[in-house]
Amino acid sequence: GAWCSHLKERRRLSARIHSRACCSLLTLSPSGWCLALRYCVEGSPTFMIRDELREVIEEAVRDAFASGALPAVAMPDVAIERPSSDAHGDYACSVALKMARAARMAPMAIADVIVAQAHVPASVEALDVAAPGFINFRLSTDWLRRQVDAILKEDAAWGSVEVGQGKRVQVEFVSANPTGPLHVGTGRGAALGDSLARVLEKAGYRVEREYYVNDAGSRMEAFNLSVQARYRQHFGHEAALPSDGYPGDYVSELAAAIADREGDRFLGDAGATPSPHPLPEGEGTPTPPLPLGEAGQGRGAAAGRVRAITPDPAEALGRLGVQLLLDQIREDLERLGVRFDRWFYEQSLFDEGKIDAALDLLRQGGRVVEREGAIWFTSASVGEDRDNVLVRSNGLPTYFASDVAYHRDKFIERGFDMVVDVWGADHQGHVPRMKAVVEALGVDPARLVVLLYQLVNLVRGGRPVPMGKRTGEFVTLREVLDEVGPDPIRFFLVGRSPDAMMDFDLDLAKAQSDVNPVYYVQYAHARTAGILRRAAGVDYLGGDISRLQEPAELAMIRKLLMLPEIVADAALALAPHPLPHFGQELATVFHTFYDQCRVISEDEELTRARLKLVAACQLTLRTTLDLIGVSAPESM
RNA sequence: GCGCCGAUAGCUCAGCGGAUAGAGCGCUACCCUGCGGAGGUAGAGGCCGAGGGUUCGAAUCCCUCUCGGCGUACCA
Repeated sequence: GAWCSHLKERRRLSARIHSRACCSLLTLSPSGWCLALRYCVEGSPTFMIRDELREVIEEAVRDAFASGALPAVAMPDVAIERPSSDAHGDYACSVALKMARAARMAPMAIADVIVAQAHVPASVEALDVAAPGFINFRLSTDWLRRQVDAILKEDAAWGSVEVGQGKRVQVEFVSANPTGPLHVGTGRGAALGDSLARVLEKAGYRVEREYYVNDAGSRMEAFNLSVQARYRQHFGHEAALPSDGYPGDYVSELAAAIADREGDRFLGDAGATPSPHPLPEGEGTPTPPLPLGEAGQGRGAAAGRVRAITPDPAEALGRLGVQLLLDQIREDLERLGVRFDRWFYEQSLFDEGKIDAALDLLRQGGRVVEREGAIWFTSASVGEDRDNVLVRSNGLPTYFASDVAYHRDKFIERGFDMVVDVWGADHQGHVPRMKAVVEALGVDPARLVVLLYQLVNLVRGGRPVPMGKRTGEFVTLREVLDEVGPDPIRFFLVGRSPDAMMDFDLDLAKAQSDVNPVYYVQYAHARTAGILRRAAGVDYLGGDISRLQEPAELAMIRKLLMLPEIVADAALALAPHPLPHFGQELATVFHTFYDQCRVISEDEELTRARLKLVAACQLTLRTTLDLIGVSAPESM
């Protein structure tokens, strides 16, 4: 259960984000892999007022300790928060309440001392103490106004923070078996993984997105035989689908497509169990183009060579089917705005001897045992429920063995500082043994973070839609893309906490599409674009920001300034789901401003000032939508 | 059985130790002589699943329970 508590721990920590110290992944709780983070903005080009305020308070407390104004107790966690009501100012701090007990002083008195000691920066207009002991900050309007210029100056870098310190992180997600089309559940993993990757990039990590293609193993066998059966049926032969095969219509379609392209040369002589039948050189070896033109990766020439030695029509047909499916999958993901840097083929682990390399490494560590004809990883010795099979008694490595080799490759060969695996919650049982085995490989298990998302129930008109590749009955992601469109899907999927199971009601999603929050946010962006279009030719960059004084204008600046905080929090918590909420808040603030403040007017100076503000808002909206993976239209 | 996740407005969900619990949809009443009304303003609507505990302070942390979802393979 440790991985989960560490997610909670992350969330807790992210709630109190602080400056200084480098981002570091610490470990360890007694039970396993609790993970602690700190991060650094010192010397960063990106400045966060929240961090400065924290420094101010910490310094004041330290000074009070030194001068004896406060009894020298342990420095509590100094969290700078956004108060729920803006009557309490822009930021609030509750240190005084937290240290009251240890200091044996009344919280109000402590707060008074801190405020008296504090070196108040120019950005802060007022520092008050409020019952029962809060310290409230109110930002200076002058400073706020200047932030409009600062935002515009940052331009594309606006919102960036230095959490990642250039560390290399791999986000592996989707990784759906290439035995059928994507469905909405995998769409959730896609949206989550990609938005997380975008957030991490914005937060200063070097990110690689990877799709792990499970093109080996027993599921693949069943798929190969299924394609073969449909292929034979296509040519009028008798053929039965294997009992654990894939009955979906799409398999027949794949078989037909292959038949159209390749003819009947994979029929072979025999029926259910085709005899080895060498295929003509250069033709029988299916070597379809690798995804995204990535050469030398995954199953390439090496895989082809192996296949030529033991030609097997079912396998050859399966390979072709997999390629066709991967093309579809790639297209669907592309429509969702998801693109991978690399498609990693499980088969390549076998072809390149990486399974053996991983097993050897485990053996060297004395973590492997042979029993009952099988090879086991001795995970029970480190608190796991039981040992786990790596190689079955029939000699075939398990999925677990592949994953061990895969993670050895990620950490040891490719050297990622951190790896995030995004898995569906049905893989939860796989997490502890992966953590254990990564450690057995000599890698700090804190560098592996597994993010689980709860499954999606597809609902139509309030009734559940049965799903499952093996039953052959499901609604594909593509159908939903056609029906609802990518933007609402992503906005919806990204916006929910991964921990919460969700119902995706197709009828509702479609019916609500014209009042969907995503359009509310996009409309705000289109409005900014409309205004700036209309003001084309006005050089507003020289506008005088001191003309901004309406409450709606200042409220908007305050909201814009939250972007880096949201990015930092999301990166630390590895949770992008606050972004759509923030987008809505931004849109609301803008729409209110729009209603109350006419931008383009006879007052040229005021017009220029407000155009600046609109441009800063547009930049913030666009950045937020982009992090979610949703388009920012110029018009709607 | 054991483990993990969830339970907050009529619905879909945020909030996860702080001050009066929020948003969207739906509902009610207002605002179109100006930059796009896919908009704005105001309102009704909550024992934050139940019960204990910790704390100055709990929707938030701990324990017990209830109800859902998932997992518990020589499947992947």
